[in-house]
Amino acid sequence: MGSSGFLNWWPGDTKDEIIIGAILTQNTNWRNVEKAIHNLRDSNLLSLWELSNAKITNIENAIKPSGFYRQKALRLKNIAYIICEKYDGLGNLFRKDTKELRNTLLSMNGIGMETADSIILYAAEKPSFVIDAYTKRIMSRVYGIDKKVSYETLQSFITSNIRSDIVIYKDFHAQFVELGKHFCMKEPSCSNCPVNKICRYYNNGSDGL
DNA sequence: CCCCAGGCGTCCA
DNA sequence: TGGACGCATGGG
Repeated sequence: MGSSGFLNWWPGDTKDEIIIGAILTQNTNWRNVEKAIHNLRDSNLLSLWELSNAKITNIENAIKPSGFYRQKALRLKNIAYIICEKYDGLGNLFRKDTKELRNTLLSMNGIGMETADSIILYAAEKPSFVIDAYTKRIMSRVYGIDKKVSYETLQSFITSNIRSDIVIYKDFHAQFVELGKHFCMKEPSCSNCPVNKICRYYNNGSDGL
């Protein structure tokens, strides 16, 4: 980050690494993902081509710290195999238009809407807005959006109110995540959450959330 | 000991 | 169409 805000905020030196990280971070703290990525690098497995040819047990051992390691190892290898063999690499896959690319990614086992949008936005670098747990939490706790709002509903609600721009999409999502980290999962009555303290201050003692 | 983390697929009503 | 559940390690 630095002076240019959260541009290039997603961690990862290559497109392969961004895709791998997107799978590994599913319901997982990024600290654990970093350990897994470090192990993959040490094992020379930090690329789609290497993953597509690797033994499952080698992938499993490397990504263990990221949790759900059996599922994720299978999914990583399968996704890598499809991209390398069926599409002959990311260049061909990412050449698809955004909608078709999204549908293609969604058809792969282990890639849901958030992971697909993350890959499209940060690896393919096309505008596809990412909704995650932080986005939902902030929109519900601060702006009163229904906590159980569907992915598509919240996504279209946000994108209909901001310009479809790759830089804005990247930065907007990054801002949600970085702010979201200052929320805790406990309900607004939790006194340790700094955002709750601020809300209580403004609401003169009552949560109002 | 507890709860939580940048989800996803499957099953079932 | 949507809720419940399993997946699993590491940090607070």
